[in-house]
Amino acid sequence: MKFSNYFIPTLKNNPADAEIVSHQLMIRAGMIKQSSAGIYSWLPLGLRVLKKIEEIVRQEQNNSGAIEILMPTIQSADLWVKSGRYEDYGKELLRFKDRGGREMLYGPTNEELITEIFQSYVNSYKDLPLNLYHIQWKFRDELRPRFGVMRGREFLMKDNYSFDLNEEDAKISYNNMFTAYIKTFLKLGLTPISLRADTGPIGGNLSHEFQVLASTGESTLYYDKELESINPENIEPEKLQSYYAAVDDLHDKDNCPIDEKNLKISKGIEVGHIFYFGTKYSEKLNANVQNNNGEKIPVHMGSYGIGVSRLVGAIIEAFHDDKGIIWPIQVAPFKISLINLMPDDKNCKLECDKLYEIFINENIDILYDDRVCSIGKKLSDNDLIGTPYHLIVGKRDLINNLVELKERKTNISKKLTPEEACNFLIKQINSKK
RNA sequence: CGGGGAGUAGCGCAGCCUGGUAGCGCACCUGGUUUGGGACCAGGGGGUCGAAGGUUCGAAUCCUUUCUCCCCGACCA
Repeated sequence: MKFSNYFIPTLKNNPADAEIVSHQLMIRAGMIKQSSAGIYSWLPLGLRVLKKIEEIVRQEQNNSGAIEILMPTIQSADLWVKSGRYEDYGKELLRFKDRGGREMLYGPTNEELITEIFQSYVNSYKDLPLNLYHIQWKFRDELRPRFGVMRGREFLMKDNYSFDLNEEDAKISYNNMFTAYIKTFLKLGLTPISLRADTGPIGGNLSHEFQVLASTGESTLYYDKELESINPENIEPEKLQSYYAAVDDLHDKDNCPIDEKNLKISKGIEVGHIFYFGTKYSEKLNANVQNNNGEKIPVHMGSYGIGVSRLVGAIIEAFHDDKGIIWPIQVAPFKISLINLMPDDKNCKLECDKLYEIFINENIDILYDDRVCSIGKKLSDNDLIGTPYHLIVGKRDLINNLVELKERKTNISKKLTPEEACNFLIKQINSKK
């Protein structure tokens, strides 16, 4: 993509409305624009990142055996009356009427809808287990939205729902999803810490929340330092769940079960939550299946959420410096910024055009900064945007057939020939695909 | 919802106390000079001062009402 043909409205000043660093950077990098409190438009750069995160979440869901569907944002109140949550959910639930006077709502979650879908089609234990997910916008009319997309009223969430014949099977589904969550967050470049959690208004009796480490995180975590280096491929979920981890108000330092030397304290951001809640909804909404004795029994359900739009903010909270965002390569909107310091110079332009073609042919996302503007603005804009690699082409070095390759994360740059730089980048980037 | 703060040009702000018809920096447009870290010079465009009502000869400024946004707290992906 050529910068001059694209739309990345960067800002020099911090907007007065934004308090936390991810919110400030998202606005300054031209990723989002606030529409009203807790509601945002996603501009091209933000949308690219959102889609990348969504895709990683989707892949891991698919790998886990979950099946994608898409349910509507607008729901009829009827089902919520049946489940009892039309009363219970309170003012967070955005309610309105359609032209026929029917009570409608903007879904904050989808247990009722999915249960209805399930009961419409599934009648036999032979069709279990079943695990359906969707990635859809939700709305919760928060008392106080804040922190940009980290705590929006409208937000993109991946939620899925597992259906099993009994509690034992449901726990297998639960643990399967537990592992999928750890894998997902690791794949996003984050460090997940899982904590046993309260079940909250969704209800149920087994629940974990997933926090990712970020120095600017909202909650303080106390946990076994082993959790920072786990590999979900070779560890059982039960074993992983047995490691100590607690948020500050639940941590009792006198009765902590692990040694102080193994205890780590860090800040975290909650990005996922999973629940097993048994037959709470299936009973109320008649989601029954017949077992092998022909008896009708309510299915055991679990629900699992990942805040996809929140993750955009969480990743920035985890990876930034005073110059801007530092994207993990997996979610970077572009892998490379190709920066032409002097677009009016014939040789610079020729070299950049050539390099651009090479990366386009390699199918590598590249942002070609061909704008005619000052050098400082280009370099600082690209730092702000946070592409992992900056390939800087200027008149001075080009005389010696050299370009500068800078790694955003370390700020280390080297002078290489264009060929060397290309080879290095293609190798690096393809190895992380 | 309780407590605090803010709405003046695209962004960041000053002006308000003490009323006299709006200004600064950045951004933007034109021309020129520059060119390895947010350039320089000259010229230029852009605001019914959140909205409504009131006081006054006169309101960004004083009074009333209202809307919006932000921060702290209680709650959440």
